[in-house]
Amino acid sequence: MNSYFVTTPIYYVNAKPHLGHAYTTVVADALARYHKLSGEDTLFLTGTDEHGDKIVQAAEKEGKTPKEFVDGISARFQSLWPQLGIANDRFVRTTDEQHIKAVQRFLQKVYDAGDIYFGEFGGHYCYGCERFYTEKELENGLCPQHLTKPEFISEKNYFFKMSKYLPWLREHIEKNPDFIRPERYRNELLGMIDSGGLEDLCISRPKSRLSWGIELPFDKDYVCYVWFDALLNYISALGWPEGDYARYWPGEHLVAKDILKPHGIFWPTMLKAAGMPLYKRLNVHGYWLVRDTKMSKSLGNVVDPVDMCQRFGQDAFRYFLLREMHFGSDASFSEEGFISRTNADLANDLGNLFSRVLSMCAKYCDSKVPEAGPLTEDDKAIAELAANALRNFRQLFGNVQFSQALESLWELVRALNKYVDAQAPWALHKQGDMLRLGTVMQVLLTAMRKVAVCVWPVMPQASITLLRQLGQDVADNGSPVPSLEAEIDDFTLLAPGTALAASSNLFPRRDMPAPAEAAPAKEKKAKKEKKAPAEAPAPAGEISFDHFKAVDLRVGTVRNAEKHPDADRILRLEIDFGEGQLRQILSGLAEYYKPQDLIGKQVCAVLNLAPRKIRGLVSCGMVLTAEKDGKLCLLQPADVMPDGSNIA
RNA sequence: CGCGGGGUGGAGCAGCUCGGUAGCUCGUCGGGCUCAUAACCCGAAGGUCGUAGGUUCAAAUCCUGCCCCCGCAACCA
Repeated sequence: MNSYFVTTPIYYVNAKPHLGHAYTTVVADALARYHKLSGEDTLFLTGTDEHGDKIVQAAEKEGKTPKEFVDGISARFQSLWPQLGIANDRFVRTTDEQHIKAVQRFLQKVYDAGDIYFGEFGGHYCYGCERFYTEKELENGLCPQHLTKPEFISEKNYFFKMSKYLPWLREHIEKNPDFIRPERYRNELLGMIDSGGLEDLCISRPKSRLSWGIELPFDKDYVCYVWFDALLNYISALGWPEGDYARYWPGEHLVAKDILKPHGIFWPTMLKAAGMPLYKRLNVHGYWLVRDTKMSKSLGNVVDPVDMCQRFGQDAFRYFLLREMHFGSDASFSEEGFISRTNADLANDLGNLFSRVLSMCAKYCDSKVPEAGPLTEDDKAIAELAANALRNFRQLFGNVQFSQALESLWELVRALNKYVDAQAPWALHKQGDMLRLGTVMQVLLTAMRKVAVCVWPVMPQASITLLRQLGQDVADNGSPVPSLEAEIDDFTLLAPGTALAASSNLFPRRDMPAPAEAAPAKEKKAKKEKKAPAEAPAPAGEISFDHFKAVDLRVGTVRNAEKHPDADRILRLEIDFGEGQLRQILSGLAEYYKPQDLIGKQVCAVLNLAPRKIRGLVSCGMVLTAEKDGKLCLLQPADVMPDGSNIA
């Protein structure tokens, strides 16, 4: 029996799942179910990533130990997935004893092979930037951002000799077109490798700076940093090097495009260094956009998948995700789009098909599968069309082209609706042609069973309900009894006499939400939208009047304005504060104001901020702005004031 | 010249690898049916396939230039 192993990334446990998490996990679930339906020995893994600084801080806030904290959140994560119909076979946590042992074992293996070395890390630390600079990056020995002298800190760390394997990786990607898909991400990876920007990977942090992590097996003073911990979940969960490892590895991964690099470059080179077989395939998908904006926690435009499932049903939600997004590309999510799509496909096409056919069977055939006569050309055409649709469905679905796969399947659904009209069973009934009527119903019921089976990976609950309405058996494990393979070429009619449901109303139509009048203007590039728009943020901690006085706020007039030559979002302003010379201030206004519109305008600014270099130009001060939905708005005095006027 | 993706009827997309009368879903308009979830079925209108050139008997499809959009990276004192 073939085995099939599919994973999602492990999710960082600092929030509940959003649409992006839900999509990846639903796709993985659908793939797993598809392979189960194809009779393969399938394992579907997801889990949580529980190490790192942020966890420690979040735990402290709640007065918990890190372990207590992650236990709580991981449990919450695990309890959420079933609400989306997700049936993962295994759940891995990076704090599992088995995982920790596997990571240490893997590290030791690569270390023994000579691909991990101890080296100097950084050196020049700028507290303002909270990062290290190399000699090359410094300008005249100063931090290029703050123009201050960084402190020399000698921090040594462990590095993985990743660069050693890049030429090999390039060749591997090139020779195996299927290794990374869709193709655009393969190109992206090749570009990354060719750009030469990839160096060896720093894989440790001293315990003095980060304690919540996995201790390096060859140095007690260090813990493992990020990727050698997180990526290893894919094999630690299999019990590597024992357990189910041999049974399921290599598997395939599913990720969103933001973690393409770690999965496309770090992970294969790590496996190579450990002398292990690479994963079979990396499937990379795009982002869900909400009103043309990237969705993220910090934007506050998060779609809550659990809420969607509760309101519209997990099946419709899953169908929409898989049908609407072309795997690999970005797609946009809106409630209007959701309702429009699910009304058309699920209510009108599929739901109504079951409704009308079962209703006719109730009226004409006493809700039992009727006897059929010989098949006509029309009937055979349906059988053939069904075989083709299912073949295409199988091919496309396995190829991760879910949208197209469902489209193929729906060709059959639509053809069945047409067939009903063409055959007009109600007319046959009037004429009393019961044999032909029975044949027509049989053709319909048989084809409908095929659809119900195919739909199982996408809509598991609906699939089972539909099959039961057709009087079909369902296995104890919840999967349809007929396998996908069996359904394709076989057009054996249902057993006459089988009891059918009298009616079906699985996918009711939904009303469109009232046109969102208050639809906020496009929130393009709204990078810093406040999280709770309704309530203004609480005032920050009090400061004394003296503190306030220390800030030199003035009114000035913009004399010159132009785009920063090397930075897309920055304008370079020359402002007159009555100082006898113009002051250069850089500001991130380029997306909101045209340079020529600013010339002559008065603005408010802080003058005594430490100068700072931004992409080569020095900014001496900061222009004051107000922010709404990530958009900046300049503050101006109500009346024209003399340049240099004090603000208090 | 940082990397990548894209510009096809009102909307969203497919087609481009391997040139040969432009296709799908939604929407609009007209008609049909009455089994059904105001659904289903039929028909129609609507596109210089971003733009300018080139190759060709023939270009949405191949080549070149240009314009525009979107991600990533950088950047918002």
